[in-house]
This record gives sequence, C-alpha cells and structure tokens, in this order.
Amino acid sequence: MHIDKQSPIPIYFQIMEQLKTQIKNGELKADAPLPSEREYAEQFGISRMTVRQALSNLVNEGFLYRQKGRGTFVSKLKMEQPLQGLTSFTEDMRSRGMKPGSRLAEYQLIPATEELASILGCGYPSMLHKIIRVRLANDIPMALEASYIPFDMAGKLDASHFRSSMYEHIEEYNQMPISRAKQELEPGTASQEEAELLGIQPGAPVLYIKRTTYLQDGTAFEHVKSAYRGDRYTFVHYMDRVK
Amino acid sequence: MHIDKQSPIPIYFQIMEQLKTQIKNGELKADAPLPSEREYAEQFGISRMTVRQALSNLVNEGFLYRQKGRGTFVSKLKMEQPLQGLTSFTEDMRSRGMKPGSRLAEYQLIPATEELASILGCGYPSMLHKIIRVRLANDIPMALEASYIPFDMAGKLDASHFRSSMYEHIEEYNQMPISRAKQELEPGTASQEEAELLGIQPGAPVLYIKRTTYLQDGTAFEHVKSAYRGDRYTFVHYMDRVK
DNA sequence: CAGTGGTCTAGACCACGCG
DNA sequence: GCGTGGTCTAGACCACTGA
Repeated sequence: MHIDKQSPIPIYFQIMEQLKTQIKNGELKADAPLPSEREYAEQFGISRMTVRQALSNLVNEGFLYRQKGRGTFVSKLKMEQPLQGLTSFTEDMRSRGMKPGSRLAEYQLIPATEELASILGCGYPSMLHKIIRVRLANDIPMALEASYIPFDMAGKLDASHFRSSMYEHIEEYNQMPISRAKQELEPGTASQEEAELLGIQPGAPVLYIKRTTYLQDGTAFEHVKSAYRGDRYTFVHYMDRVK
Repeated sequence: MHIDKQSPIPIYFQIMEQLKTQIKNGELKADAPLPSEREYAEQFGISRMTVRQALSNLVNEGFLYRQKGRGTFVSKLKMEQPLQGLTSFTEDMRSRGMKPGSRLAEYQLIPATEELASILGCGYPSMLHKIIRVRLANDIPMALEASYIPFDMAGKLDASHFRSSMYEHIEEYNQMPISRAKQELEPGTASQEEAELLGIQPGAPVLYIKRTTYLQDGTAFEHVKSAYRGDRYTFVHYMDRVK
C-alpha cells in the first residue's frame, strides 16, 4: 500500500480506494483493528488530518467503525452489499443480474394537474412530460411506470432519451447533480388493465411505488408512479440509525 | 448567533445546531447563500477547519449543498422531512401521530433453524428468542410481527422488555450502538390466519417486510418478519444518490 | 501509564465561478 | 482578479481505553 503525493487525485481519496480494496480482498478482516491514524500519517509522510478525512468518509459509508480510546475497525457488513442507493430502473435490474428493457406505452406533453404541480413544486400552468412505459427484465414485464417531468427541467425529449439514461440527461441539462428521492411503497392487487400489461392475473399482488426525485438544491424534477409485479420483484434497501 | 468557546460542547456541534434552527425557522431561506467559511471563522474567532467540519456534516445530512467556487447554500428539502432513518415500530407510529401498542401472541426460546442461524451469523446450536406480536396503532391492528433475537445478544427477557424499548436494551447489553438494517419489502395477500389477527379480509393486500438489524461492528442482532395491513400502512423512505 | 480517536488551530496552495 | 470551496500541513490538548 502506498500513495502518490504528486498525483492530481487527492491523497484522502487514494487512501479510501486502497482501504476499500483491502477490505473487499479480505486483506483487512472484519473486526480487525486498522493501524492508528498516527501510524498511517507517518507511514505515508502526510498529516494526520488527511488520514482522518479518508477514514471518516469510510466510517460514514459503513466500511469502518471507530471506538474512542480503542481504535478503528473493519465492519462486518458491506462486503456483499449491492450498495444500491438511489438508482434508475435500468441500474436496479443490472445489479440484479437481469437485462433491463423498456416498451413505450404512451408519451404526451400535458399541463400539470394541481396534484402534480404541488408535488413537483412547479408553477401551476407549467407543462410536464408524461411518459408511460412497461419496464422489462430479461424481456419479461416487471413493472408499469408513469413518469412526470417538468418541461423546464428536461427540455425537448425524443426517442433517444427514452432509451439512454434519463438521469444523466437531467443532470447535464440542469448543471446540478441528482441527490435524493422520497419513495412511498404500498401493496395492492392488480387491476384488469395492469394485469394485461404486466402479464399476470387480475388480483395478483403488486407493489405500488411512488417516487419523487430531487436535485442537490432540493428542486423536484420527476415524479414516478409504478406498479411492480409481486411475484418477480422484492424491494431491498438499507437504513441507517439516527443521523 | 454566537458560540461559547469555553463550553464542553464542541464548537462544530454548536454551529450545526444553530444553523439547523435557523433553517427550520426560515431565517436562512432555501437556496440562500450562507456566509463563506472564512467569514464564519472570522466572526466566531475560530479556525476555518472547524467551520468546515460543521458545514460538511450538514451537507452530509442534506441540509446544505456546496458548489465549487460559488458558495454554500440552503437545501429546499429537509424542512418537513421526518428524517426517519432506522426506527422501531413504536417510533415509526409516533412519528405518524398514532398511539403505538402491542399484544404479545407468542414467546419462546427456540434453537436456531439453519436459515435463521445463517441470516443472523450465529453458531448453529445457538438459542433464539422468538417473539410474535400483533402491533397496534390507536388500538387497531396494524401489523403482525415475528422477531428472532440470539439469546447471546440480549440475555434473559421478560414482559418489561416487550413493553419498553428493545433497541435501547440491546445497545446497553452489547455496549455497542445499533447502526444499520437491511430490509426486503414484498406485496402479498393475507392468509386466513393473518386476516384474523389483523382484522381484515383474507386476500386483502398486505406488505411483507423482512428486516435484519446490525450493530456498528456489523453483527446481526435481530431478524424480523412482519405483515403490514395494506389499507392502513404506507412505507415511506428517502434514498441518497451514489454514496 | 501510553496509545487511541475527538477536537481545534493558523496557516497554505489549488481549481473553479463570476464579473 | 478576487472570492469560493477543496485539499493539506504540523502541530496541539482532551477524554477515553486498556494493560
């Protein structure tokens, strides 16, 4: 393990990457104490504060934990964690080892309803992209999805946008990264129409997911209502205590 | 706004608390630029690094966001966020303005099944507390819940533990804070037995939630399988991009 | 007691945004 | 060019842990 002080890559970042690798490799075993912050600082010939920045980030991400007066240790978890976080349908399916796909069912530019304008925090007479798609996994229907995106935040859309990464387009168009989403999950039973589009029996269990996604400054840029097949989809996530 | 350098409360923490208050009050408005880190440092007569520690924490918690070369700004979100994170059923219901309750349906000390031993990462012949409860909100059944907790991680349990906060007991008993949980959510339809205990019709939508909860060092200490009434419960959460 | 992480200082240079 | 956040230094004192 060594660092390159001349590299344009920040030192704390180099340390983080190497420690993550060592944890994944098993070179650093779960519950094993790391060398102390002062040892790392001396070993690399850098300041202790720089070491702390690296370690603090890894603690926040759950790779390490600290104990006052004792030391810093490797966390047991995190080795097999998909580490999902906020993902698009496409990323979600890929991380499950399935081939994502999509069939456009409807596209329109519509005036915002009162409900959507309020959720999206946009002016009342504003226009929204309305995109309804059947989402596929390994060519089999997995979910039915209706997205609403303010025209102001995406500009004109065409078929190419529906195929490639919409999230990247949004980040570029607004010059601001995506940072958070609020989701609401509720069980239900498939309606006649949902059942037909998803290829299941009416009355079969479905998982309704409503998502509102926000840019870094807290502006909402999309609202999505979807219905996932209960027989093929389990929603998995990780939560942190307090914060 | 001012800080007390003599106080035993860390300076960065004092700054964090006051900024959060100002954001909630509306003294600091959404998208408004904060004074620069150097201004705060001079105003309080402290080092810039200390100011940065306070601001960085608030950025991680989603109250603020930074832009290189421009400044630090107040995030729009977060003002009304319940800021849930990992909570117990009791905390969850309280945050929804409902009175939580509980009815013990079954308690046993059982030998771990292979499945549970593997999930909990405990030795095969180990003993588990098995606790089945009907969870109430405003005295109406909300969920059916089966918890499995290794005896090693909780010691002997009696009625008082089922009434008070189990999580606090666990943290004290193990001398280690709870930090994370993995959850799996799946829709389903109520079985005959579930329907009776929950007071709903067989075949009505239910939300199955499986949770495994971990201490800071990554040791699993409980596995919970629950069934929530679909007509009275929506699961709400927030996700962060990347990480 | 020595070693650890937690907090803090008073500087420094950089790349970036904006006028 | 000037102010911003991003990174980094070389120290310091504290409270806590464990032998």
